[in-house]
Amino acid sequence: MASSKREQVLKCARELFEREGFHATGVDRILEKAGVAKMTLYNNFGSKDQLIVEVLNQSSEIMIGRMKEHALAASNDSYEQILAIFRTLGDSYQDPDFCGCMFQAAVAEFPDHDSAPAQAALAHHRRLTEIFLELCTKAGLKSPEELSRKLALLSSGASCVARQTKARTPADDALCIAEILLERASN
Amino acid sequence: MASSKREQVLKCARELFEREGFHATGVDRILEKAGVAKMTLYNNFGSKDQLIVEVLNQSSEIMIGRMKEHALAASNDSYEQILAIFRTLGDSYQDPDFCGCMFQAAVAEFPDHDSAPAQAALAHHRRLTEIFLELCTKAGLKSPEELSRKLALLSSGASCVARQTKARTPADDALCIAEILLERASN
DNA sequence: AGTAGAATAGACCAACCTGTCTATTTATTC
DNA sequence: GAATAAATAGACAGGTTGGTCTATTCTACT
Repeated sequence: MASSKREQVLKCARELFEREGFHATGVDRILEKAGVAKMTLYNNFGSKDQLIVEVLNQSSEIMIGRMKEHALAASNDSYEQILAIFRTLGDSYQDPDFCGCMFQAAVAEFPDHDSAPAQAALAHHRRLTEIFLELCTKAGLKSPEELSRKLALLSSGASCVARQTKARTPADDALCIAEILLERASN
Repeated sequence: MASSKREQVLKCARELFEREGFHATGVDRILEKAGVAKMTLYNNFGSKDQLIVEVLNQSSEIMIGRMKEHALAASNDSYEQILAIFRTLGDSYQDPDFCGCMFQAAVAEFPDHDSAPAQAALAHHRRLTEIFLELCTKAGLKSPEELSRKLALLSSGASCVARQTKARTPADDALCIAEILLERASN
């Protein structure tokens, strides 16, 4: 059960960071929520900053995993899989643990581009773009690099605006634009 | 010269908040940069939180003003004015005082939707959308509400991604998508 | 059953934070 | 030149933060 405490801290930290921000969430609140002693955190993660980085990496893994999962579950066709990803965006915004903009939050709170959290956020965005690139290529769409960049922009933008407006519309709008882009790239 | 000190504090605070974040910027650093006594700040703004709100409102005013200015300078045609706004996005990202995502940063650092900074950010996004709505309507484009929402999503998304990737591409991609959307809405 | 490693509670520290207070100096205005 | 207001420096308070340390208890394994 050595790693169970670790996972517990990671999970609670993620929820708190997401809901209240990184700087605003004190170490003590994480401990309290996780029901764990202070030294458990510091023995496992070394510092709050490293904990933040691990939370970001884990969140990225979870999100990317879910995206792939949903895509595969929706269809065998790459073209349709791309659209499926955008369709699930709106649902995920209403998910209680909606962490869509956690990476935007990270760059906002750690504006130094070379800081570990900013780098983790950048890495996530690269992964996101890569997924789209893979699907675009498989689907035989035109200018897949440019197109995947645009799709990543749409999904990032949608989750940002969603966080601002607390609405579902940005997801629908993004889907609509994605459909147009795909259609144009398909012949 | 009563208000000159005020403006000075406002300007320095804006630069620091933008570069280092809201929570990470202590009041003392603002004072030091502005060359101003502590009481000057507290007499003028009451609290750091209120200062933050004023900075956000001022930033919004500046940005919206610049957008309108650029649009008017570029053309008389509303259709072209919309595109002009997107063309200046890329330039503004390279501006040393690029504060594009300051509102995204605000919602990230003050996640409570009812908090004053989050409300200020929401208000900015509404203003942004409204500008597009006005131009879309004037240009006689189809479904102006939906279209303006999408344009606002594109411009917000672009500045978010730009902050993450430190690249110019998101602006170019956003412009490209905007061109497509406008074309489709114009007949 | 005994030993080693993990986890615990909680005191503790130094640094930093926002915000207050005061006594003094600087400008402005009449 | 006197009076009013604004700005100043700087000490101060009270609270919070991230992080360390210690002495104790729990848990697992052989």
